[in-house]
Amino acid sequence: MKRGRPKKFDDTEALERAMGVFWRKGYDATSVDDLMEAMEIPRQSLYRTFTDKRTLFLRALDHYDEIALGLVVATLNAEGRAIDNIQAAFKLWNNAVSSRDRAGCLFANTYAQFLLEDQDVRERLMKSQKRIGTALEKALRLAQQQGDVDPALDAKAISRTIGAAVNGLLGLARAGLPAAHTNDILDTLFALITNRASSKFADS
Amino acid sequence: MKRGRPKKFDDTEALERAMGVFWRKGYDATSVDDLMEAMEIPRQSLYRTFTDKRTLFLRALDHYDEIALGLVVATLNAEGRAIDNIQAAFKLWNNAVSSRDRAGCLFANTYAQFLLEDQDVRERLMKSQKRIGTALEKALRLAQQQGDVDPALDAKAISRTIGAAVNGLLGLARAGLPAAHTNDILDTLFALITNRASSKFADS
DNA sequence: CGATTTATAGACTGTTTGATAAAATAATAC
DNA sequence: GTATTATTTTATCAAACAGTCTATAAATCG
Repeated sequence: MKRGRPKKFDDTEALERAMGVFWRKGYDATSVDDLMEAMEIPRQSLYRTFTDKRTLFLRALDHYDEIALGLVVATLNAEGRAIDNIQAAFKLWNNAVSSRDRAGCLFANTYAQFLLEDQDVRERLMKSQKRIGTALEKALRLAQQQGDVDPALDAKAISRTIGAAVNGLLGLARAGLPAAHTNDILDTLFALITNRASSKFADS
Repeated sequence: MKRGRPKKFDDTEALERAMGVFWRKGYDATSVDDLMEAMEIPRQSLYRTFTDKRTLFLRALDHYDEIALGLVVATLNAEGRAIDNIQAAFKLWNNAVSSRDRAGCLFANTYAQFLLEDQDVRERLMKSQKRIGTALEKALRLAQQQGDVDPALDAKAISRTIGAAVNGLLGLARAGLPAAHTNDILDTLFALITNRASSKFADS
């Protein structure tokens, strides 16, 4: 028994579009007008549904964590040999840095903004970084047990290093680092943990 | 035979202060009022001397390249064993990520901003990244000749990877990554090229 | 139908923004 | 001292900003 005039937009769809704008432009450079245009909803609907710009941004971060990071984590936790899953995750990263729009990663982009003084934002960034790091470390340990990775390697340190490197890579790609460089970097990182032939991450 | 009233501030000093504000807050979040206050010069003097906010930012980038990156490059090119110079550069990076204010790196911070659409900004970012990468690669090759680094390593790929990782590390540190993590990462990166004992980058 | 509830549309508010103009001030040259 | 030149000070501008208010439209319920 619903009442009143039904809204003619989908909340999730609108949130996803808002996320895209923040992703491409960053928080400060995104105006509420930009958001309205991209979300294709009127001003009042935006404020009624998402409270204000900052809250909408926080929800965009959460959604990104769910979708984008969720995909990486799921890939790392997939069935099968752990080393294959890790390689699949590298492939995801390669897609992210070589995609046409080069938007990088919403989280990586947010690290450099003044918004960082915002505790709620900060927490989300650290949480997601930890989430990736933990998943990678777990896969790495499994790969060691499965005999695909040298058990002498420090899984925690290596996963942290890869996390940082991918983070930096996303920023550099955004600024226009050539594909040859990004490939070099991903290959080198992957070689850090295994000796499989390189150039495994070229676009499929 | 100078004429007219002399200005009572030093251009370089003022530029350095402006650089500091951009560094900490980012371009968008920095207002002209912020700049005036930090530079301790009146509005008109700012516009007369530095044209406008964007031009001032470009000059700040150039100055940062000269000072901060110049120090890293000079460290890498110093006399003595190349491996020691590389280690010294790592120490510089460790200082950058563990300093109290955690401002990171002006360039690294700029990668994520919308300002990136600005071709002049983009060029400077790429130029400086290349500058560091080239210096590191050169030092690495020298260290190989001097027998301190495995000659089988791909100097170019490794230096690119370290460049990306340091870039990401600077962003993460800015968001509050604990010192234990940053140390882990720098140690792992350094171990990538040598087997010297780790924990070489703790604050002195 | 009429009352009620919710959504939309657009005008509007009070700040803050980057930037400019004009007046006032201070220092040198002659 | 006066003219000249440059700097500071103060006032001001139009545009953009996030966010609010009011009126209207569309749906459900009794």
